[in-house]
Amino acid sequence: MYSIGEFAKKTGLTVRSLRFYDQKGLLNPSYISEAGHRYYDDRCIETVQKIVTLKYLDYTLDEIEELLQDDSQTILSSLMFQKEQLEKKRTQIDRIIRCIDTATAIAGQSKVVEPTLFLLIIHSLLTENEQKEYLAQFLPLDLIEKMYDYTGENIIDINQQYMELTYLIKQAYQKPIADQALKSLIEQFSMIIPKPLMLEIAEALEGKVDMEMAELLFPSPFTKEEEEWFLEQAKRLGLYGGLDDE
Amino acid sequence: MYSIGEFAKKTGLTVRSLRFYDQKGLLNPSYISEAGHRYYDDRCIETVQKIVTLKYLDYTLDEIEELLQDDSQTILSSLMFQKEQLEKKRTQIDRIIRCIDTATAIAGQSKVVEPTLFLLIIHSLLTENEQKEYLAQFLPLDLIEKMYDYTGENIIDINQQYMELTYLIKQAYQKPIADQALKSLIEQFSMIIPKPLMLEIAEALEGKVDMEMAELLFPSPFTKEEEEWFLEQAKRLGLYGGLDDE
DNA sequence: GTTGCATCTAACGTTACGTCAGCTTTTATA
DNA sequence: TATAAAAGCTGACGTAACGTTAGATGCAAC
Repeated sequence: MYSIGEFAKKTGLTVRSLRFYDQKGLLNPSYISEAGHRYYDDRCIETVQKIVTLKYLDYTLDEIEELLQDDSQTILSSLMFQKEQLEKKRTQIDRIIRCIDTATAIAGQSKVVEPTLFLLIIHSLLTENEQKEYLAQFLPLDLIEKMYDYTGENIIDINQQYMELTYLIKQAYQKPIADQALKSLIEQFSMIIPKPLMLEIAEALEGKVDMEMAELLFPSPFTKEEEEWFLEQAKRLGLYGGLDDE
Repeated sequence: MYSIGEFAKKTGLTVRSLRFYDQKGLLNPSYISEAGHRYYDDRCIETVQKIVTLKYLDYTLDEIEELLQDDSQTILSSLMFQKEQLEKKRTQIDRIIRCIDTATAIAGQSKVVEPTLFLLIIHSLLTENEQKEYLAQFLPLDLIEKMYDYTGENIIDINQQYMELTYLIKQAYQKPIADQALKSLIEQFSMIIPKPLMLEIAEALEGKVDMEMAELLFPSPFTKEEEEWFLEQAKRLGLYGGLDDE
């Protein structure tokens, strides 16, 4: 018979955990003294080992409680399910890591890294799937593939240019610059995505889009005022570039 | 200006979350009416996007709160750190998944799958690293490698035999069987790890080991009584097999 | 007998909200 | 314009698995 402290040492659990498991009915001590002290024997160790193992496999205590009573068949099928859950988690983590890699690559190539802009880019990297799904309502699938193949291959360059030009244009909004320089910026901005591809997209998009959703999935780096100003300047300088999406 | 409900729809967050962020000081509405109603404007959307993005990258709200005020340099280095954390998580998940695969392979080959035994095996699969570290205190490294190379290559067979024999021996403890059969079981049990390797280990282990720790890392599938009985029977039948570890 | 350590229960804190309950304000309709 | 419905508000509890006090008691040693 071990007191709770001894048993904790023996099993590697904390006293608090043991009390918690007792309260939950997951592992009851084999004897409780009149004063309410808990005493455990060797048979409890087996249960502890099961609990620890299942915890390691990422089961919750509730799930463990059920599994402790079940037969091997249940455990086996439960393991398969658990594996699926873990694989989903891993896939998710992989996506985030890849995104971080791309983002740091973009940042590494850029002269200016403005946090807000940078996060916006990360956001668009992360929501690629949702973007595609949304666009699938309006655009033919092969065009979507074409778009994302292009942006995917040139993702670092595109985003580096996008970040830098956006930054400079925002600066120009604050402190006006020479027309010639502004014109160049706007031209470069509208050329990030090559014209032919851009035209094809614009043509396909002639129907209406759900602006609510679009604003969520493709947030603009500009404020309303900046955007208005931008269009105005583009018109004034004899330019017109589509700039609503991507 | 949007009411909290409108803003929630626009951003995809819940009303509750917005109130929570307000309370936390993460995102305050741009205007609060006398009645206490919250109103948001377009500039808030930018902050929401940052929050959502960082949440997606697995930051806590506290961390996000700090990052919202920091510059790009902080965000970049924080991203590297975040990546490391995620990689650790992924490594952990990978280990568990591999373990589940091995475990199901073992179970698939076995006639009997007793849950307790099965979990014990999973436990030993999961704690391989700790086991090695512990053994390194007593055994030369090359011997440890030799051991785990052997058990690693034959892991499915070994564990399947281990599980089956342990099960049968436990049965024999409950309902005595013929001496001949028992002798065979014990012999097979002691031969799961080949004799020469076993002898080498036993020789190297002649010094003392920390039993407390050993019991935690290499829990026996047998109760004390069963173990005593087992040794007794082995002696009686003219056998002696080391069986303390693995 | 008392000191000191172990143990007990009860309770709050943690994360990021979901979900009431009960009340007030705003909005839409008759 | 009166009223009802919808939306908003605060405050509180619940979640998972304990960590961490606080204050009271038990037990063993000197």
